[in-house]
Amino acid sequence: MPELPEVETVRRALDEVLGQTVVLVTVISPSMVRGIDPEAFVRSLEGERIEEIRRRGKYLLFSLSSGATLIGHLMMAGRLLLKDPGQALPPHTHVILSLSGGRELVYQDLRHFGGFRLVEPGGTLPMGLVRMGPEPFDPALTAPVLARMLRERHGKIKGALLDQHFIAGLGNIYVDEALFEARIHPETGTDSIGSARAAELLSAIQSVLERAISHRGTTFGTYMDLNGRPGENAPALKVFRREGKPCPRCGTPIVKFRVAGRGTHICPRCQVKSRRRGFSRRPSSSPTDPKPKPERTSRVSGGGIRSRVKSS
DNA sequence: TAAATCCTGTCA
DNA sequence: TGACAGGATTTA
Repeated sequence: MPELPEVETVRRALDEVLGQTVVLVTVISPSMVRGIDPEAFVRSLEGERIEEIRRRGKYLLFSLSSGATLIGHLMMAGRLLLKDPGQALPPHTHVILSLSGGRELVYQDLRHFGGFRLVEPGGTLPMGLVRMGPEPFDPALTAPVLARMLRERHGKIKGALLDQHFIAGLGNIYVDEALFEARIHPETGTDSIGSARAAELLSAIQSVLERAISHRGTTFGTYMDLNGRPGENAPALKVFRREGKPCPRCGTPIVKFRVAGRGTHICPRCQVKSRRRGFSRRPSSSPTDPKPKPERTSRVSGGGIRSRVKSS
C-alpha cells in the first residue's frame, strides 16, 4: 500500500517528465477524476507543461505552467506507470497522459479508490491536503514538538499516527514498524507518552521511513514503482505481516490483533502497554485481553491542571 | 476521537 | 462463499 516511502519513490522517478507537456489526455474511467467534469479536466490539462512535481504526505502534486495543480493520490491500489505508446495498456487503466517526450503516464487502480483532481490557481485544495499534519522529516518537527502534540491529543497512539492531520505520510505498515522500533504498544494513550519516549518515537519513525525509501518502498501485493519494479523493503520489516514469526529482538512470536480498525502487529514482550511508574497495570496484560473496565473518571476539565507532576 | 464506508482480488 | 485488506472521507 503506498505510504510515504512508496509515493516518494514514485515522485523521484517522475523527475523524468519534468518540463514535458501533456499533449493528450485520455480518461477511460470518469469516476477517477474527482471534483471536476472529466471533459473540463481533459480540456484544462492538455497543453500544460509540468513545471514541478512534489509530494505532500501521500499526495503527488504536479505544478503546471498555467498555475494549476494536478493532484494525484494512489490510495491503496493505485499505480502510476510510465510506458511507451507501443506497450499494451495494463489492466484497470483509468487515465492516460500522453507526454511530449513520447511516453505515456498511465494511472491504473484495481480498487478505484485513488484518482486525480485538478485545482485551478486560487482553487480549493482537498481538505486532506489543507489540514495535513507536519512531514516526518520537517526540521520543525522536533522531539519536544512531537511530545507536545502527543500531550494535547487523546486516544491511542496508533490512531494518532495513522491520522494524516496529526502527522503526514504514515500508514499501517510504517506505524507498526515505528512503534516496534520505539517499543511502544499501539494502544498506549498519546497523553501518557513522555518526552523521552516521544523522542524515541520520532527517531524510530524517521529511521523506518529512511530505510524504506532507500529500498524504494515495500511491495506486498500491488505496489510497483513508475517503471513497474516492486519495492525491496519487505525483508526489512520486523513485525508487519510477520505474525507467528519470532521477534528479531527477543524471539517472542509476533502477534496480530486489531487497533483503530486496522490489522496491527507487535512483539508482545518488547511492546508493553505502559511503563510509567505509579501506574502499574495488572501484571501481564496481553493485547487480546478484553479491557476489564474503563475505570476512567471524567476527564479534568474547566480549569483543571493538566500536567502537574511530570513537566518535561 | 473512532467507526463505517467505498472497492475488488485474494485467501481460508 | 465470506472475511479481509486498507487511506481518506463522512458520520456519529
